[in-house]
Amino acid sequence: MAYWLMKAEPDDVSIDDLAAMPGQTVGWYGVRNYQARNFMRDQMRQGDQVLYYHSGCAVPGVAGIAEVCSGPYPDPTQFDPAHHYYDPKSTPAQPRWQQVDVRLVRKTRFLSLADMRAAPALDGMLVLARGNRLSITPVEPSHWRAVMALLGEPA
DNA sequence: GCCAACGTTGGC
DNA sequence: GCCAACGTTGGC
Repeated sequence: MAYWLMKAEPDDVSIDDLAAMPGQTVGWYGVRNYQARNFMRDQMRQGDQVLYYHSGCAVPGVAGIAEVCSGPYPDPTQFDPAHHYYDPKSTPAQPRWQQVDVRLVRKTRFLSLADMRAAPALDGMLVLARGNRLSITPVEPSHWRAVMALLGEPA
């Protein structure tokens, strides 16, 4: 069982939006970066634990805990010409972009990016690295435990 | 809205 | 295969 951090824009799917969805589950559509896609396609397993991170907003940070609840399958938005995430180079026969389903485990207290940067236990965490733009990053078990401690969640 | 950082594209 | 130009991300 592995740990991940996944960035969502709260204007799109916030932690509260996720909580309101059927089954509290969302398909992780819209990834258009090969490295992030490869994590979902090749490395994620059902049951992997996820830090649900709000980005592209006034106060970015971890908003909850989720888990991977499907294997990889084609992102449907890549085939829809009307969709923002349409990719004309992708076909249903040879889909380029994959997604997994992610289910809410629980909403937590909010741990801001600033608080994460201020926590020595999180030194070296990939999401904090300079210039990091990856929307999905693996999380070291020690960093996961440190985040749980900062959130006041049982490890 | 700005801009640093990074990924992708495409000419050569 | 190099690398300049361009587009995107994402914090501030």
